[in-house]
Amino acid sequence: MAKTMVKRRGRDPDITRDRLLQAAFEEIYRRGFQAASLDTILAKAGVSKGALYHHFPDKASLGYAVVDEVVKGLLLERWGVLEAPTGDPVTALQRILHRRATSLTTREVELGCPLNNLAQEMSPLDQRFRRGVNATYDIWTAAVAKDLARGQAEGTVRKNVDARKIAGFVVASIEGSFGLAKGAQSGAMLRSNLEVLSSFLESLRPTPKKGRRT
Amino acid sequence: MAKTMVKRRGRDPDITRDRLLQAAFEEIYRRGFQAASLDTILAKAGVSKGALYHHFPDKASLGYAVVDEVVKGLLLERWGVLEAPTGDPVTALQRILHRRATSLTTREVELGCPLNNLAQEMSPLDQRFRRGVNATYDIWTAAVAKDLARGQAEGTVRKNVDARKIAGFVVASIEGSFGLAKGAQSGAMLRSNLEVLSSFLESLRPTPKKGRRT
DNA sequence: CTTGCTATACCGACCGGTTGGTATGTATAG
DNA sequence: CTATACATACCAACCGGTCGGTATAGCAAG
Repeated sequence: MAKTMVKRRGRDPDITRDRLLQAAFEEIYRRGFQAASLDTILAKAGVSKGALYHHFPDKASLGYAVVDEVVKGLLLERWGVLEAPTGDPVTALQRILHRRATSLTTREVELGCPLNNLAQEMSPLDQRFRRGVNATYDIWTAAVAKDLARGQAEGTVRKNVDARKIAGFVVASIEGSFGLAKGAQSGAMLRSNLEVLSSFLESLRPTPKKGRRT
Repeated sequence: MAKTMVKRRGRDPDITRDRLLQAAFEEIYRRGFQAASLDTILAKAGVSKGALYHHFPDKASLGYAVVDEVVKGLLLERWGVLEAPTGDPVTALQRILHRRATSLTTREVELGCPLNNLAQEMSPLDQRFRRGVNATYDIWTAAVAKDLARGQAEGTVRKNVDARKIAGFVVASIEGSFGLAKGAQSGAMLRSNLEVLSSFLESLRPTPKKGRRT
C-alpha cells in the first residue's frame, strides 16, 4: 500500500534499487563480476554514482545482492525448484530437462548459467560470494534429493542408490553441460548432454523383478 | 642440443619465456585472466616488463600461450589422454577417475580445473581463447569417444549407445563436478560425484544375454 | 493550507591508485 | 657491427570509492 502509490515521477528508492540490480546482473552476466564496470552499470541503469553508493556500501555488496535477489530466483524458477513435486520424480526431472533443452536461447548458450559463472569466478576470491552462491546450489540439490527420496518411498525410484549423491551429480552434470556448451557455443551439445543425463535418470527406475507386483 | 648449453647466467630467452608462462599460469589460475595483473606476473617471474613485451605482443597473447603451452598439457596428462589405451575402456576410465579422486590437493579443490576456469570466463569475450580452450576439450572428448568405440568393437561396451555423446557427457560431468566442488570447497563432494560417474560408466558394459557366448 | 525542519534520495566532480601498453636506452651474444 | 634480449621510466585510461552539495518527501506546528 505505502509503496505502490501512483507516483512514478522523480525519486523512488525501490525502483532505483531494482534498476541497479537488473543492470548489474546484465553487466556481471556478460563480463564477470571483477570486470564489471560500475560506470557501465550506472549508465545502463540510468542512475548516478551517488544513488548507487546510497543503496550499497560497495561493489561487492551490490554483487551479493545480485546473487541473492536476482540470480537465485532465476535459477530456482528455471529448474522447477519452486514447483510442487508431482508424479514420479524421474519423469518429473526428465520433463524439466526437456523443457529447458527446448527453450534455450542463443544468449543462454553463449553466456552459460549465471550462477555457475559467479561460482567459478568468485568462490576462491570472496567468502560471502561463495556462501551466497552455494546456498542456492544447496537449495536446488536438496530439492532434487528430496524428490528422489520421495520416489524411493513410493517405489518409483530404485532404493539401492543414495538420493543425495545422485542429486549432487545431477546438478553437477547440468552445470558442467552448460559450461562445455558455452565453450563450444553449441546448443546441440548442450541438448545432447541433457539427453544423456535423462537416460541416466531412466536407469534409476526400479528394475521389475520376476514375479513382483507394484 | 643448441638450447641445452651450459649457460645459465645472464640472458636465456627460452628460460625467460618459461618463467613468464609459469608465473602467468599461476596468477591466472588464482585470479582469472582479466583480473590477473601483469605487474604481479612480472614480479613473480622476476622478469621486467620490457622482457614480457619482447616475448609477447600483448596480455591476450600471453594468455593464449598459457592455454596452449601450459594448461593443455597439464589437463591431457592428468586425464590420461596421452597414455596408450589398455584393456576395456570402462575399467580404464574408472581407474583414471579413481586415481584423480585419490590424488586431489586442497589447492585443486579450491581453484578447480584451470581449463574450465578459462573456458567459463573467456569464452564469451574472446574468440581466440574460446578456440584454444575448446581445441583441448575436443582432444579430450575425442580420446574418450575413441576408447569407448574401441570397446564397442571389442565387445566390452554396449553397442546401443552413442560413444561420442557419452564421451561429451563424461567430460561435462567431470568439469561440472569440479566446478560444484570448488564452490562448496569440498573434496568429499568431488569424490562423491566421480563415484557416481564411475557407476554410470559401469552401466555401459554389455548386459549378459541368456545363452550368449563372448 | 502554509511554513519550517529533517531524513532520505540522489547528483556529479573529483581522488588516488592500478591497469595494460609504450618509448627510449643499454647490455650481450654471435 | 648488428640483432636480440632485456631494463626502466613513463603515459593515458580507467578503476572503485568519496565528498560536498542539492532536491524532494514526510511530518509537525501554527
